[in-house]
Amino acid sequence: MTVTVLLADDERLIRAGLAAIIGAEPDLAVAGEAGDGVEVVEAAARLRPDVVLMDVRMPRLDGLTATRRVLAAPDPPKVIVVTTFENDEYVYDALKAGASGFLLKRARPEEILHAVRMVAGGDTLLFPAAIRALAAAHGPDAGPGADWHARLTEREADVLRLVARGRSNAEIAADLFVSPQTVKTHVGNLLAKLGARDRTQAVILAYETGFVTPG
Amino acid sequence: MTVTVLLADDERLIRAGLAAIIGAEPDLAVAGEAGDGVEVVEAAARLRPDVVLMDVRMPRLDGLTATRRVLAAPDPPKVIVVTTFENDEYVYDALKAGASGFLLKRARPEEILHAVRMVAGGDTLLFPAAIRALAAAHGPDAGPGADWHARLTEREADVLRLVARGRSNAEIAADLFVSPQTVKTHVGNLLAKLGARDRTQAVILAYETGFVTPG
DNA sequence: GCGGCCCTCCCCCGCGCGGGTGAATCAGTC
DNA sequence: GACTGATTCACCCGCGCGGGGGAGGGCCGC
Repeated sequence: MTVTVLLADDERLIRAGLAAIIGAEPDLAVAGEAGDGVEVVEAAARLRPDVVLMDVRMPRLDGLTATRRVLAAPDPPKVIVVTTFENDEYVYDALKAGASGFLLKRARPEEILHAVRMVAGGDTLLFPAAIRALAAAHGPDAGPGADWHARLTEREADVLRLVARGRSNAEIAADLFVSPQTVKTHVGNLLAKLGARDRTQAVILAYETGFVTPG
Repeated sequence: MTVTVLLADDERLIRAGLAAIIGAEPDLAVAGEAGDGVEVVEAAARLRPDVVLMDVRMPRLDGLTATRRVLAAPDPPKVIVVTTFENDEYVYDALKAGASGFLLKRARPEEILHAVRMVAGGDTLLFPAAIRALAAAHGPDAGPGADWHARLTEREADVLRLVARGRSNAEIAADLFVSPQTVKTHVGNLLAKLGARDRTQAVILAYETGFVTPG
């Protein structure tokens, strides 16, 4: 069975790039394209694709609202939210809107294809593994597919909160009344779950997903 | 001349702590206290203090709006915005509102006293040195006192933007077509200007001040 | 012209961090 | 009772990062 994909992005170049990547695969096909949120809701109802690749930033109707509307229809497609990561809405909100997965615009083509196939197959996934882990740790109301294997534990979330306050491992150890070694273990584990290379990237993810907020 | 200070914070304990610190100084005096934004605007007009220590988070009227209203009066006091740093509004916005300086609630008493005296003396300052540096680098419209000695240079701002995207020094060097050594120099300089201990804290400052934004 | 600032790049050094592996304790589950 | 997962702590190692000091070229203003 061919998996049909609807592309929603206000930039034609992005759509063209995604279309080229997806069109080249024998088991995938581009069902259509949409340039704004209103179009994508209409196109999803008309074309009934298996998967929607949804940009967060779009004219007329943002990707989050569009996701909610698309998923409100009977027998809705899976929605993968595409984010530029440094310039987009909180991913956590998109998760609550019911998105099945995430992609970064700078993701490698194989990652994009993998994401589409996984989501079409019924799995809920994310790129990077980071995001649902954070969203799930953020609250138990993380919506469908909240049982993700890489979810942060309570302690890891504690540590991440302190990391996101600029604390060193030694300081965190003092704060939590545990050994520095324990903190190192937690940090190492949460970095692995988040797919982050170092604590700096973990902090960025924490802000980008709304795990911690500036305001 | 005694410098009179108006304290604005919705938590009595915070006000009491500040009052104790300030009241103990012979050259400073507490002019009054306010528990919300409306009160502080009224109290500033009535008591005509030299300096207002303004919490960002307050009922009825937030600290930013209150700052604007206080400064709109004739011959206004200096306003120092007090922030908890991990739970407050963008400092950059407060700068635009005309604040003369910043304090962290967890600042040491000497820092608080120093800030009050400096601001009362006409200087514009911040704690940590970080914040105006960032705000000034953010745009040339940084309001009064924008000529701060620790302002980030253009190149340092470039580097910080990439640091705040999770890039390593080597990656930043590749992005900017310079040697890794040069990046190290810039990173070291901007850390010093920001008063940050490491790149993680620099990223946090970048988010907290609105130098980079998640949304 | 000369001082000052910015950008560029070099050296050395120490340490905190991240990766790998292993393990003990305790909770809840099957 | 066995099993899984969370939390705690230990050792090792390598490397990236941050701190120090120094240096040259370019641009601008006094």
